[in-house]
Amino acid sequence: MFNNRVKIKALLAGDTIGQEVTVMGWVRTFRNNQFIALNDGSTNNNLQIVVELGQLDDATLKRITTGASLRVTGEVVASVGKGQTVEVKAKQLDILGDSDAEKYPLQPKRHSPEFLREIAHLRFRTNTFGAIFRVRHSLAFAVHKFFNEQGFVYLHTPIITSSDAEGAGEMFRVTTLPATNPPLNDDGSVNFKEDFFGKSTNLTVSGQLEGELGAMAFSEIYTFGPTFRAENSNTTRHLAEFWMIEPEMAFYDLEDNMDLAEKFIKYIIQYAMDHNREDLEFLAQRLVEEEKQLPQDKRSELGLIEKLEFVLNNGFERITYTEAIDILLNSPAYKKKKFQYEVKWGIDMQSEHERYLVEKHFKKPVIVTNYPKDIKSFYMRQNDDGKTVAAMDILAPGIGEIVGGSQREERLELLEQRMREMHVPVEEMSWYLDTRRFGTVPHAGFGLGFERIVLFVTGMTNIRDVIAFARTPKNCEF
RNA sequence: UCCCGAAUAGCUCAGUUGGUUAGAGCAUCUGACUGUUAAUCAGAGGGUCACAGGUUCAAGUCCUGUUUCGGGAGCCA
Repeated sequence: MFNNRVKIKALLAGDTIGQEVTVMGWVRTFRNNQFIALNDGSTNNNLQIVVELGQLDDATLKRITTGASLRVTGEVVASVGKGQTVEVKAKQLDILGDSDAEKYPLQPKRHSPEFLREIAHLRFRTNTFGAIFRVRHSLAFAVHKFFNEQGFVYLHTPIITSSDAEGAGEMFRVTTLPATNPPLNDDGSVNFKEDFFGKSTNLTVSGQLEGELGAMAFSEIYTFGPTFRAENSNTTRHLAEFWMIEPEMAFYDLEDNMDLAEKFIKYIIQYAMDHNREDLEFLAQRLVEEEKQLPQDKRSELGLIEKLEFVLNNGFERITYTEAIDILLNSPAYKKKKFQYEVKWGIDMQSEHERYLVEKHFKKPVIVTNYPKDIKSFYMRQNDDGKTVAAMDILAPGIGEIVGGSQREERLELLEQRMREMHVPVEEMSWYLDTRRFGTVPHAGFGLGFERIVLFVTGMTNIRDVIAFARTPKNCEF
């Protein structure tokens, strides 16, 4: 019988003095052969277990090591020492699992994120990662809560797909054909007719196209699932496997799309602020400590909590691509030739340009709209100017692009024409085009990289630290 | 994939112009102490200096290649 235990978070939050409780968790430190800091993952706050001198034999005391798991029953009492208000006087203490102190890699001290990445299977047991993953959970939960409250249908779009029409990046092939000597066609190419699905298949790079099909029936849907990109990206903000949220809404134009995205982002941040205050404060403190090593001008201007409050209390800046280029062209940075890449209408803005807009010029999230059609995907709605499409990107300080979306091209002829221009196979996409053939409507949607919003909310700087087990080029441990 | 940097004890790091037996703090182990807060005090153990070549009387240190990691860029969410 284990579920009669009380979670440490609940114990510390409630008025439990005088009660006899059973707690279970893992030892963080054992001081003085008397004081156990016990953590069960419900909160970063450890529960102090007090063992009377002489209460346990030496052999048992030696087994209470960092990382060992315990079941403790005892009375909750007001703490005599400073540093905690209550503690549990152990009456019965069982070691559920030993932890060899010579081999257990976590010590009661600060570890580098690089080292912890190598032991990702144990890093949940640290304060930093405990906080990160509780915040991540809350954000994920808030995603569903938000869309549910808005009347959206959660649509599970397929993980395995056969279309690579979106062109969102390199794909991982899915196959059951043998790696050596696969069946070949006469011309020497692989014969995918022999493959499991009878055709070449891949892991999804986006659920958008299928999402649009759902929106054409339910009005508003969203997807929230794993997404795969086989790009050889080695950065702090890319993963080969990441989680993406993709709402798709019928009867929405670009303006409605932006309003929803902004409202959505604020909602999930607010949810984390309301439900993970302690964890966010811990992460804020962690950020301050980390930035102490940086020169003054490289440090964040706002603390983590202040940054999140600022985002909640201020509207995102909304500018067109054309205005963005003008701002860049008139910027001191441009005049002093600080930009490495050329700035002119028609360019795909580089990181340095986006960072300037977001971090130097506006100092807040910025939504850039109406990009040149030549740098955007075929499905984006063409504007009347003949040059731009109804796209929107939301750029966040420190992260860059956090949302990419658009109003979709609902006019069949214009869509087909654009597909031909961009060499998207019209025939294969017939199922997609049916939405435009049968009751087409203005609609819009966006994709939000979940790990990127987790980065933003936790103040972490490497995306590998906000997903449990990161998949990146040359790395698929655990 | 490109540019820059790094790799020395379990962790974080020092190691001088190439020169005896490669050091420190923390962790671990042993002992002491016992209301501690990353407990403290004393002692001990712990190293293929990433890997493979090369230069040299002599390489942790210099050179070449490889691998991995970190930061930046590209691709993007």
